[in-house]
Amino acid sequence: MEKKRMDCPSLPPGWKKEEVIRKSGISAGKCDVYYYSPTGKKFRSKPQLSRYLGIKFDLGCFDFRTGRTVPGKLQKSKQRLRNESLGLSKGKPDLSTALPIRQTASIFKQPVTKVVHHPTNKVKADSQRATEQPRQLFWEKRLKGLRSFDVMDEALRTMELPKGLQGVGPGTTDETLLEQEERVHLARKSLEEALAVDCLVRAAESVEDMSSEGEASP
Amino acid sequence: MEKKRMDCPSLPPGWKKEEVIRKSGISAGKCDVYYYSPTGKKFRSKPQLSRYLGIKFDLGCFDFRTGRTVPGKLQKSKQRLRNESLGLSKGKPDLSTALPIRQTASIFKQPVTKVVHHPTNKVKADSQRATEQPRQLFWEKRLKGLRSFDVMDEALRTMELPKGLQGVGPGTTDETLLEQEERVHLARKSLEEALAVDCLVRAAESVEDMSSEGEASP
DNA sequence: CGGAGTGTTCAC
DNA sequence: GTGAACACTCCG
Repeated sequence: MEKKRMDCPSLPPGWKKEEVIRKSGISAGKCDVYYYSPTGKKFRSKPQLSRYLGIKFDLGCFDFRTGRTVPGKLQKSKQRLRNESLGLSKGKPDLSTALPIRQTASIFKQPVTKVVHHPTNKVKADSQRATEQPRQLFWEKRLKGLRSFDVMDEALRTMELPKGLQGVGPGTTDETLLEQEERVHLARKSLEEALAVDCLVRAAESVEDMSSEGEASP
Repeated sequence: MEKKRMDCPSLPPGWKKEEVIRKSGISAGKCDVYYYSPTGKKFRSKPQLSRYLGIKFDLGCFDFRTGRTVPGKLQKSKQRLRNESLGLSKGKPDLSTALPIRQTASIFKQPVTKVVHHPTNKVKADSQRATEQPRQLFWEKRLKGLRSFDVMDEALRTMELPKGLQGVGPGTTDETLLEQEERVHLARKSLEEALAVDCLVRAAESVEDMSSEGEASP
C-alpha cells in the first residue's frame, strides 16, 4: 500500500516517489520518503536530490516530504548547505590553508583535491591537467560547499574549503555565476567517472591478488 | 595483520574477536567486526551475540565494534529491542488479541506459539504440555520482545506479542525476573531443538517422496 | 560488500 | 520538542 512507487509531477518525467513506514525500533511509525531517478537510483534526502539534479533544476520550492512544489516556500528556509553555518556563525573562522589548498607561489596553478573517502585515503594532486585547463574566476567555488554526486554520490563527497575563505574579484552577473557553476557541475562528473574507474581497477587487482596467494609477497 | 583473532576481555573466556577491512567497493576501507565462540561459531552482530549468550551475560554496555564494555553506555541507547516501541509511544495501543494469543476462558492455560518461519507455516497449539508445566507469573514474557536463537539462530525468530500488552501481577524482585527469564531461555532451546528435528524429518520425507515419484500419491 | 532499515545528531 | 539529513548496523 504505502510502499508503491508513485509518479511525482513536480520532478522531471520518470521520477518516482516512495513512502515507507518504519515498522520497529524507537522510531517505529515514522515515515521515510524516497525518490527514484528514471534509471532507478534511490535518493534519501533533498540535498542528495539537489546535488544530483544540479542547478538546472531548482528545488528551492520543492518539499521533499510531500513531493510538491510550494511557491510560498522560502528558498533555503531549511536545507542550508551543511557546511555553510558550520563555522561562519560561531567559533573562530577556520582560515587554516592546509590541504587541500596548496599555499605556494603557484597557488592558482595547482589546486589540490582532497578525496577523503577513496579506498587508499591518500591525497593526490592532478598536476598534469591542472595547468592545461582554463583559469576560473571563482576557483574557490570548485570546492566550496559543493560535493561530488551522481555515480559515486556519498562515496566520494567530502571536498570542502577551509571555512572563512571567500571568493573575491570584479563584480559578476548572476548569469556568469550560473555558467560557472554549471561547468563545475560537469567537471565533477568527469572527476567522478575517473575515480569510479580507479575503484574498478583496484577491485580487479585484489582479485588477482587472491589468485596468486601462494606466491611470494613483494 | 588485521585478520588475526584476538582475545576479547569483555567476553567470557575463549571468545575471540576479528577485524576485517573491506578492500573494494564504495565501502572500501570500512572495517567489519566478527566474534568467535570457544567452539568456533562465528557472530556477525550484537543481536546475534546477545541471542546466543542469553540473559546470563548482559551485553547492554558492550560495544560490538570496539569489543569493550563501556559503563557510560546507556542500556538500550542503541540496540533497542527491535519491536519495542511499536504502538507504545503514539497512536492507539494495539490491544488486538488475535493470534498468537488465545482469547478464551482458558487464556492462561493454553498459550499459542506462532512459528512464522516453519516449513508448513501453520499455527499450532501445544495442548499437551501447556497444562502440565508450572504456571509462569509473567507468561507474556515468554514471547514478548524475545526471539529464538542458537542452533537455528535467525531461522526461527519471529515470535511476538500484540503491542500494548503488559505483564501484571504481584510485585517481584529482579532476582525472580532473572530466574524466570533464564527458564525462558532454556525452554526456548528445547523448542528450537524440537523444531530442528521436525525440519530434518520433513527433509528426509521429501527425499523419500522424490525417490518414489512414480508411485500413486496418498 | 551492498543496501534497507534504523539510530543519532543538529538546527530550528 | 521536532524533523531533516545522514551515519550505522545487520544480514543477505
